[in-house]
Amino acid sequence: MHGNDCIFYLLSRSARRSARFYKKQLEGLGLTPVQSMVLQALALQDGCTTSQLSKASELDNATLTGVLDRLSPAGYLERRASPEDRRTQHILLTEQGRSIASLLDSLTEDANSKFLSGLNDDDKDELKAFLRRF
Amino acid sequence: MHGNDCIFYLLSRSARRSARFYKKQLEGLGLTPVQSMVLQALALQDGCTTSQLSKASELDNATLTGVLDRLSPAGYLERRASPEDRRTQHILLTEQGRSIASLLDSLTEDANSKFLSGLNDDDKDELKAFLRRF
DNA sequence: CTTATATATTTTGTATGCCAAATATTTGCA
DNA sequence: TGCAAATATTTGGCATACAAAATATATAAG
Repeated sequence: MHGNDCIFYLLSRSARRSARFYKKQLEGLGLTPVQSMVLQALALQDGCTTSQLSKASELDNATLTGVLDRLSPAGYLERRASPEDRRTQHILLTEQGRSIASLLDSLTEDANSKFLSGLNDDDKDELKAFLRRF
Repeated sequence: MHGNDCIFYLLSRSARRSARFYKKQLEGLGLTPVQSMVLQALALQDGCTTSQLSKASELDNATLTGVLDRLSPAGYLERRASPEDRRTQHILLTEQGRSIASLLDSLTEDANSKFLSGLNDDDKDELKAFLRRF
């Protein structure tokens, strides 16, 4: 079985390539692809708990802790203890966080178009449909 | 733009999911998905240089160094200085390395079938064709 | 020949990614 | 009530991933 026929290799390679591409688009913002995704996911459910954000972004809880550890001192979000459940942290975007999330949204839209410019709309939909399944 | 429409998110998520799946299949062998891929790539060009292996596996040179650093003491391969060019290291599979690579080959074939069992052959080909492009 | 440049690899530093263990707190059940 | 089991989060350890710097060697230009 050659690498080019192996789905694990192909997915890992494409993910790395796409992350490199996206990273370039983010240049100057001081944000990584993952940080960008997390901020955008958070913007859709501002104030949610770490676990909820972990599910939404499908990032391991431990991984997310590290991401938040870096976004917080950067001034994009705050952790706030929950009044009802003292195990839980609520994550809230700051003003700056909301602002950058909105910027990231259009930047990401753009980056998507560029990255997939070789595909027509049907193919784009088909590829995405595949990826949602796995 | 929702995460489920973002190609960067979708690719990264699918790659993580597939790596988790493949990792489970490798359980007991003491090898990671990347290590398995590198060993299989190496089996196709035993004795090649680090750079060549880096290109073949599309892994960063620095990343590959670390992978080889772990595979070597495990007894799967050897680094040998090149007689012509003293900058270069040739990577050679040991007997054990060839043996495990062959085992990995069939295991990976199996794992591919399982992971993609929800797709018919045409869809499999189409998905792989997409991924080869990006 | 010698020096500037190019090439091959490793090292360093930062950021995921994930598992397992540790902590803290809540919930369910006897 | 009291305590075992469940839940939320963090921490520690190891393995990618990659950019930039460091190191070593080879090659080319003068």
